[in-house]
Amino acid sequence: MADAAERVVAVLDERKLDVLRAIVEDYVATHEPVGSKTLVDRHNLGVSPATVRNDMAALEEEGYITQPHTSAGRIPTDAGYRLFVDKLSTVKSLSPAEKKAISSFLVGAVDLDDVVRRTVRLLAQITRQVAIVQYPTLSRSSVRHIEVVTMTPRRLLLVLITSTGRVEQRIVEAQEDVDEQLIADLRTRLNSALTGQRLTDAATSLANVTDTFAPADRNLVAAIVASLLEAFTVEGEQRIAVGGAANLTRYGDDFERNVKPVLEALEEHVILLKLLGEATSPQTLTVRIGHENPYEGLVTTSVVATGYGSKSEALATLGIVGPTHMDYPSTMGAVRAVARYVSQILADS
Amino acid sequence: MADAAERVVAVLDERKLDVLRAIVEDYVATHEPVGSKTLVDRHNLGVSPATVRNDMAALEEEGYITQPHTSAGRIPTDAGYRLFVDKLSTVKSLSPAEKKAISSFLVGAVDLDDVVRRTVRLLAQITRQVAIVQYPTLSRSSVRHIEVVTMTPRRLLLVLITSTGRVEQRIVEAQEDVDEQLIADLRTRLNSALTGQRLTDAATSLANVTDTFAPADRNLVAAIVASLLEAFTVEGEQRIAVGGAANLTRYGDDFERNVKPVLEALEEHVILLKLLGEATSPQTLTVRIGHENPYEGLVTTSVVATGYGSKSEALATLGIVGPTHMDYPSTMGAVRAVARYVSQILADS
DNA sequence: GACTGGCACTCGAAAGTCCGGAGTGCCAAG
DNA sequence: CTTGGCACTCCGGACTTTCGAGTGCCAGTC
Repeated sequence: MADAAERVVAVLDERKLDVLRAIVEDYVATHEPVGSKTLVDRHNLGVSPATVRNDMAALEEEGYITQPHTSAGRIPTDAGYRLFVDKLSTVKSLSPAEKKAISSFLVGAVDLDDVVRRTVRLLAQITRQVAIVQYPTLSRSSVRHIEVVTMTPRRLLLVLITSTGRVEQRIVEAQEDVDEQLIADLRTRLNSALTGQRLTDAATSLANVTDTFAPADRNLVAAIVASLLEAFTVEGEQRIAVGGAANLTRYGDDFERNVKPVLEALEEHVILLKLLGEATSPQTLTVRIGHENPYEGLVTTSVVATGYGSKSEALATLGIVGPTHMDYPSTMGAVRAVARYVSQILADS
Repeated sequence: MADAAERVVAVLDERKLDVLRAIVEDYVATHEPVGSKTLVDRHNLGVSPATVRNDMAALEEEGYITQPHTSAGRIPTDAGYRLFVDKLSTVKSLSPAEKKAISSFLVGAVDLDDVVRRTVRLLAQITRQVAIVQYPTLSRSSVRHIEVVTMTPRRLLLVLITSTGRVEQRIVEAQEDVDEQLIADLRTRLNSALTGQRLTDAATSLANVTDTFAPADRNLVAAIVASLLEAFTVEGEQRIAVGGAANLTRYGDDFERNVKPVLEALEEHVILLKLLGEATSPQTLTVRIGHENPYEGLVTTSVVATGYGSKSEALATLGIVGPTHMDYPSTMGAVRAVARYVSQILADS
């Protein structure tokens, strides 16, 4: 990585990088191929168009920009954006107005779900992109409370409340009518055995609980335990909230290529989880540009993501999806700011 | 209503209605204006194009069809679709394959949320439209259990479990550290006072509970009660699940007019609730065509909705949103079938 | 050697033109 | 009332033309 960067600097001098930066900024602003003339007009590069043309030729040679067709301006390639994000830009901090919007947006959230929903909305609004927020993962949280409720004589509802305020529910069907006394007993034992444990550890503790019951009741208890186990495992359910899909309409007109795949991906939460990737610390932003995405449909799309949660370890990931020709500095700033703010909110819990 | 229908029959004879039906069916299939010649070719109307032309002129006069421009075929107006839906079509029942898909789709749902999510997916899949499912409303369900959990010494989590299996959560901040004993006490009293009551009635019962506590504790109890009350009220949160947005890509190419407003509406759950309208019985389908929608952006869009829940009273509403030129008989059949099936699933609870 | 002005060339986008055909309305005859 | 005939309309597609932004290259200058 540092190696490649060195090579870049070796091959492309400072001014060529300036030119690339200018091209990216211009193209992001106008969405139109940018030519040498307009470039020197808009940015004061202090050289003539001819010189810029030479630089452009070099940049194209290196694969950072390309021409849609002969006799048209240049547009950045994915590699060009990559270089821009890595070396040529600094994350832009938010305007006071945006900061204010963030801090006022989340007040009055009634529960964790509400926090997540509001966050999605907020993120979509200030980035003007499609926002994705993963619900805090279970694995790192601990058991706060377990409730067992009889819905009908044969149907039980398990409710698991975690330290992060997340609530998981499971329905369990019994083979025969269940005894209320047994349920009360089970509720007590489960809570005393598991409360305060991390979900990962709780799984092992669960096994012991079963053994303390009379053989006659084992069947039912086993079913309940199995269901709880499922609720404990992270795989079971990685929930995700999505918002701002209407921003897709600003993608441009190549509907079939740009919009459809994104909409399809948004329905597939498994894909979204892959897109967001591993939760990083809120300090580190992950940017995936075009073909770097682990999903073929999104070659015209970039993802900006980061983790949120406590300082030391990330609880989950949030981010945005947008066209590769997005305004990276601003978007990255917004994503980072929102992640930090949500982390703070959750830390207060 | 019956009056208007009478008038229609009076003014337009049987064959003209046949022509209208043919036009609608053709236009839905091809999405292209349909002319007299193609009409007699495709449907065997037994008359000449010239005759059909006369009928078309009459239909246009009455406002059921229109010409995009002179020397083009006709397309149905909203009124035309209305007449078609009301008088000229019968709801189509599903193919065996689709029926099978429905019944297999919902097996293995782990909780109410899961049922709703799966339903949305299913509905979107078989109608190939955007599906909307409202979570069962609280008002008609009753209190199954109330749990009070201390998250931190000053932060409480209330969990309300209803008879429909829905779980509501609320976070309450206390002014000072709360006493565990008080919480336990409160938990017991709340449950004994409210369990089994309908949410609407429970609200009144709540008031009495407060009075049974020592004045010193009233502050906290009042805060909790207020939060519960909020959870009881229907207004508080009408949740909605949406799916199949990718189907919007089949809307045609007039992006700005057809797709954007729909995407925007999908983000606004308040609007969606209005679109779905009052929950009807699963027997009754509500169809809103174009301008009949209570939302200006959706003039090119129709909504097909119905209630689901027990036979006697609907719990909530589900439906689809699609272009006005949709296949109404099939769509209506699908919506009805899914609503019935979900009702059945929930009735087993 | 790097930069610049000049110049011929390319090629897409927009505008203009043309034409065929689907569709219409109207009318007179069956 | 229905129908065949007929003149008319007008959209859509194909084709052509024009315009201009942009390029690459080269020779000259600092």
